[in-house]
Amino acid sequence: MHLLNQWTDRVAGASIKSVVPMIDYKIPKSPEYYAERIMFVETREEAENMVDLAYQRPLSHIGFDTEFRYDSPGVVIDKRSTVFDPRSIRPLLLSLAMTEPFGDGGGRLYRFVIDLRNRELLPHLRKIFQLPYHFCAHYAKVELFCLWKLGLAESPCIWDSFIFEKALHLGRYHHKYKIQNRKDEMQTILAKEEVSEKKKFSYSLVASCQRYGITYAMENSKERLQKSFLIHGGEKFSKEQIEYSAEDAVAAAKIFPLQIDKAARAGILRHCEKVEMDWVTTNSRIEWDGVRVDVGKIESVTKVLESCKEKIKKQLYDEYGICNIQSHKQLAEFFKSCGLLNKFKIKGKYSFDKEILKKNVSLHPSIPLLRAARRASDLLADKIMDPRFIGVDGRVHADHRQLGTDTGRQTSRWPNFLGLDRILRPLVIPEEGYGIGEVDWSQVEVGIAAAIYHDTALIDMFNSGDVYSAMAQKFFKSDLLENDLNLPGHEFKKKYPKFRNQMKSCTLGIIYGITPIGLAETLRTTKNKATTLFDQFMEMFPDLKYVLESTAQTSGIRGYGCTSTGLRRYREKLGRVSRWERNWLTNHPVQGSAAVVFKDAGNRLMKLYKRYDARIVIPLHDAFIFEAPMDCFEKVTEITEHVMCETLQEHFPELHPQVEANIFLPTCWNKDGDGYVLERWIEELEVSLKEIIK
DNA sequence: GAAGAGAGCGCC
DNA sequence: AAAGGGCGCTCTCTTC
Repeated sequence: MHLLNQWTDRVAGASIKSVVPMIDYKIPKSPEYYAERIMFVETREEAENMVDLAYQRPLSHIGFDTEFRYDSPGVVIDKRSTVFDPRSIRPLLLSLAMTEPFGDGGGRLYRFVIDLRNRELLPHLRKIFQLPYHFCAHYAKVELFCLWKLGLAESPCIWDSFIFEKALHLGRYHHKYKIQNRKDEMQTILAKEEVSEKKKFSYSLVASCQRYGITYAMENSKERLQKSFLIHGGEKFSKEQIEYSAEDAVAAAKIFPLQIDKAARAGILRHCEKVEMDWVTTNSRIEWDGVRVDVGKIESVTKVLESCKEKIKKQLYDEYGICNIQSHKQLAEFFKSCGLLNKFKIKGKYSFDKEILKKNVSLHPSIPLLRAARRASDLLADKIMDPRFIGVDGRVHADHRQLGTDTGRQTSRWPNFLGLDRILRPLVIPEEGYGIGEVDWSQVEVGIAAAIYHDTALIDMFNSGDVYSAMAQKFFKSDLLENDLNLPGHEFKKKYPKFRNQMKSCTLGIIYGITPIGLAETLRTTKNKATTLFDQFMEMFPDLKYVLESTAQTSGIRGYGCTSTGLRRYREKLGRVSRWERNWLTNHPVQGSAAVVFKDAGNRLMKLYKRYDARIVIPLHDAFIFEAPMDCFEKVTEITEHVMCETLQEHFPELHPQVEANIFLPTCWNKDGDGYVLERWIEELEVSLKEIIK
């Protein structure tokens, strides 16, 4: 019936229009004419001409940039940063630099600046972004926001010169290099100079252009002009504003071929093309979609936590004279006056951290209060509790930073969803009619370490299911009952958690480069026992120890560690490899490759999710938290599981990956279907406070 | 007064 | 001599 209606509509529509559209024979556009000037596009006719030229000329790529303002005032983080709600973006101008290369190496640029306030031009822009060329921008995220705000689809082929510069310089200027001990004053001075040199290193468009020898004409007026758009009213754009807008697109267009060359030379071209540049869109989309938070719960929780915190602080002050629990100095003075200070001594320093407070909890009645107050203020200080971060669409749009780490992982901030306290996770909720689910890879870094370092024993154990159980079954053979030697992983995990945990610590120890002393600390055992355990453990993986050592050495000589796709993390300089460098030279290939496969999977999911109106909410290093309509929730879960497994297998065919889905409670983000951790924690706190405080 | 270091919490 | 990789964020305290 529905179909029939559509059909009759169409027939009716057709009869109104003229029978056959006239073919409009195009007159070739003069390339010289367009190459000479910046075309400011305000009318449909001008936009049509632009599209015609783009169709007629043999282009290679298109640089683009947008100018915009925000309609919401933004949240001031500190003196240097203010964060704006991406959904309140108001696109003003789009600039394009279409590049036509010549055979001899030169080329011609056609520059257009389009007034985005005229919505009649959008159908023409849609055609532009369907052109099969690379679209190059510097920090494409905001450009994508502008397109999405206008309801335009992005090009499937984005090149982000900012992200490329980040990828190219991973590991350079790492902060740990500047705190190395300098032997004399001269070295200290030199070090300081070095650091201030590095401060100047920037990924900005101007700085990047300089590195490639591209002249950027409007360097000195850039800041002023950028600002002029942020406070733009409705007035006509000035000639200078239009020129500036075009200049950024031109710079992006010019830097692209030079970056491609550089990428090839640095061995990361394929990595960039296959994974990193697609992730620009995926990552921006995650930020654009944002997450919904439970405002009511946040309000009530804040109230309760604040009142608890106040009560504790009052008690600590009234009874013990401690006025600031955050002050290391004051705590040291206080415990000194009680004669307990020596109980807090560790490695020659005094510490009042969580662990040592826990150890000393029974020594003094103030200690449980300190612990509770700390946790309460930490929870209260999380930016997820701040309603100012909620955008005009009612959702929170954190800053998801691509290549935020030197291994290639993501970071997030304002709020930091990737580091969100477990008990605060249920504050993340779905829209009406939607559900939240999570799928994570099981022990993915272990599998990747096994594959990268070609240790067949470790690969086999990974493939057997629960890798740590498999290890424990071999390692503790003589301590186990005959029947339990072949127990399935998940059953073994329940029956022998202690054995399994020891194996887990050892395994992560390999990946992170632990020492026997470190292992002894985590397992709370003696150095000798830890050493024996670790040595015997390594005997299970005869190839691994050697490969790790030789990897550290060769990478040290070469100057960088490398993921499976060739993405490099550089040392500051050649020479003796420090312990820390050795650790990350062997860890980066594992962590970095995991990040690569994760992005690859995310890129695929993003495309597949579209037809289900689903979205990735949080990319959590080895897990995707997604939001999907309830009527296709299972289907989306299935797709997520499938894609994650397949992608990992494509990168590492020798692995048989497993994923775990948490879809037990789709009404909020949670762990193991437990949505009330926060409430329970608060309840327990209140009960214990009643006992302590009169 | 701003900026950075350090301690300490949280996450994978 | 230190002693596990990668982070964000808040608070205190010191330094320039």
